[in-house]
Amino acid sequence: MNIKHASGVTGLPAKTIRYYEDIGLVKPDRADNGYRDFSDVHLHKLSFLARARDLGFSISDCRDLLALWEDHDRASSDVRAIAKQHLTAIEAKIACLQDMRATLADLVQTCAGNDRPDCPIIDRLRKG
Amino acid sequence: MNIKHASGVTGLPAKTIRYYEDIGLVKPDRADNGYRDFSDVHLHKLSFLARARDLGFSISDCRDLLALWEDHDRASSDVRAIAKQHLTAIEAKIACLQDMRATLADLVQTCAGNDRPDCPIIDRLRKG
DNA sequence: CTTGACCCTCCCGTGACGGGAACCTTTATA
DNA sequence: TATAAAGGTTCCCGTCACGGGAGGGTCAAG
Repeated sequence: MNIKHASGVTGLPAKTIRYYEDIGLVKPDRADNGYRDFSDVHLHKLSFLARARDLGFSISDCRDLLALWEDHDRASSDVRAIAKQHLTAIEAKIACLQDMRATLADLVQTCAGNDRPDCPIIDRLRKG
Repeated sequence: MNIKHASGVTGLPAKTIRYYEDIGLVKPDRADNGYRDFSDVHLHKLSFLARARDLGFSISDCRDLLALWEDHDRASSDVRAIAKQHLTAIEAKIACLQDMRATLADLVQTCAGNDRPDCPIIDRLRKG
């Protein structure tokens, strides 16, 4: 199965699939003409990666998760540790963004948004 | 005032200040020895940038906000438009992260996290 | 036989800096 | 006064996860 087909099945752009090969996440076979040839196992891996990336796992996380996926004897606690760490990071990001949102929403609401030059948003950025 | 001092006053790393000069956000004077020389106006600009970046505005946004800051006749609606757009983007990010958090939290809670190999997290990534 | 749709590799660009090399200037100390 | 430390400078590479495009080979259809 060539890369276009693999792209269609997994939803990943061909560029991304090549990149994943570059960094060693998947190792498709090669046909005589040099074209990549993806087996079902490769497609499963790529789909796995697509879903993990969609959940915001970093490439580094994905590499670890893939290894755990392939190790049928690993403890579920190993997987859970990665997920939990990622969850914590996400929650920190959310908290940070919510802070920014609160401040910005306040500024946007306070600003008249008219033709006059006086603007609380600029004032805030000027004076801290 | 040299770059170290400017860094101390604004809280920005020296590297960042040099970068801001590179991309044309600030244009400090130069002393005879080639050292950058920051005036009070430069420091105000840098502090302005630090606060805007802290609120998550992109460099491109910052460039626009700086221009509006320097234009005392601009309408407050111009500033408000940028802030509102940024606010919308932040809210979209928060929504996306909250989705991820919900899914991950569910998976983490479902996973026993023990020595056994069965793991709902991996299952979910495997099967979508 | 040509056309168009694939495929390949390789290199540059993104955003917003950080690290470090190689080198110069100022300041503090022995 | 010699020297060492601490500052400054430019320049280049690395980050993260790819995307865009050049330049060129391959394959299936009309």
